[in-house]
Amino acid sequence: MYEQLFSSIRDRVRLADNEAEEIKRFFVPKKIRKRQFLLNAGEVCRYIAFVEKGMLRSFSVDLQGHEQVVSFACEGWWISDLSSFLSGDEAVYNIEALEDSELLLLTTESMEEMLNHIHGMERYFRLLMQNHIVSLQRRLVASLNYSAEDKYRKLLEINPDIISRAPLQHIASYLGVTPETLSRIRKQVSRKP
Amino acid sequence: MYEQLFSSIRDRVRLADNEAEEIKRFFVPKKIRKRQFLLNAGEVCRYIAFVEKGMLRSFSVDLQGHEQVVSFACEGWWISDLSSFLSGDEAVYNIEALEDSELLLLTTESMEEMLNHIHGMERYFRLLMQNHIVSLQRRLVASLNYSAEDKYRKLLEINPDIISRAPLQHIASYLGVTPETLSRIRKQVSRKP
DNA sequence: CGCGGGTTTGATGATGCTCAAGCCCGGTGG
DNA sequence: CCACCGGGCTTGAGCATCATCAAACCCGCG
Repeated sequence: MYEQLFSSIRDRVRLADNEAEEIKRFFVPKKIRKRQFLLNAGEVCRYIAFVEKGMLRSFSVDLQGHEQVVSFACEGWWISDLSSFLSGDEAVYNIEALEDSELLLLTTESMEEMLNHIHGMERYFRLLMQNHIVSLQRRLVASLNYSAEDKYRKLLEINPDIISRAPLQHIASYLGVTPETLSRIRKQVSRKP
Repeated sequence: MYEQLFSSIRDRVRLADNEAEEIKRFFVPKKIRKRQFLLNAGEVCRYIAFVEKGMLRSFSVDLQGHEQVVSFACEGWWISDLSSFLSGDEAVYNIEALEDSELLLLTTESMEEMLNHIHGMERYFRLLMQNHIVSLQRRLVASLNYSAEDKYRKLLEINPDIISRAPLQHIASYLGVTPETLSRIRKQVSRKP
């Protein structure tokens, strides 16, 4: 149940032998079924969730009722409304399971306690934040300068998991195109990879 | 020389009376003239810069030689290649002064020392990071879902400084449109605000 | 005064959206 | 087990937005 988590941590920092065991107690395991919501916009996001198994998406809904997919999370990824989690404000994003999933939840309080107890985790989360900023910036540059097809190819290259597992309409929203356009791009790409 | 900095800090955390003085010593003031570069892609970014006066931009250059403006920074803003600063890797962004500017530079070492000495600054930088992520995410959603004109109007509303002070071509790049398109949008908007 | 970079304007074309219809497939109820 | 939904994906036609290319314009500066 904790394999993915420890492999994510050990990719970034060294853990003492006993620390792995200690870390477990700060997390609350949770199973969630396809289509269930982990977070509704308007609530306060009380935890960040690590995905051990399955897949989720976060998305906002604009004034016209259109969904905008902001991120996906498969095994080994974190997902949350970070702003709401850190500040205690109301969440602007919804989080929904796209598959039956197994999560490890970390509340603000657990996190703080863990950071005090296990020094290496400070570094782990700082690296996560940093990577998050870098990838947001890359996505931003891509979204501003690349064609729809290029963005699709890039996603296919960097994150084939998402493309093979998420429904087309959600991928389209994530890329900022309509489902029709993505359908045509996909045909195009399958002909000439 | 430190007015903007202290007002930025005091907006977010309380400082003890003597702390303001202490903080100063961690920064290195630097003046930089219009068109000078604070950072070249390929170097390591050794500091984050706080803008007391003036204006800068950060931008990347793609394989075809096209510039992509990633951010602007006016008075009261920080600018850096965060990834390079935090990890020590080579910078992918250039930073250039668009006006004669007065900066306060903070190196990695100074920053670490300051965080140890002055507890409130931990919080200050965490809030900065958090705001940075939130604003990147907002910009991303906007860039994926809004028309060029809507993005321009939004920028005009949120950050009129940039629009009045930066050259059109750089604003265009920042918004992900061509200078021609932005010129037409600007005419359009000036007619019907 | 003339040069040159940046901006504006115009004409044309590509990319991607909208609307509409058809298709495919998994789930449900008879 | 089959018929029938119904949601999601595909396909098509027409249209809006924005890019490209080219030329003119403007203005600060040598």
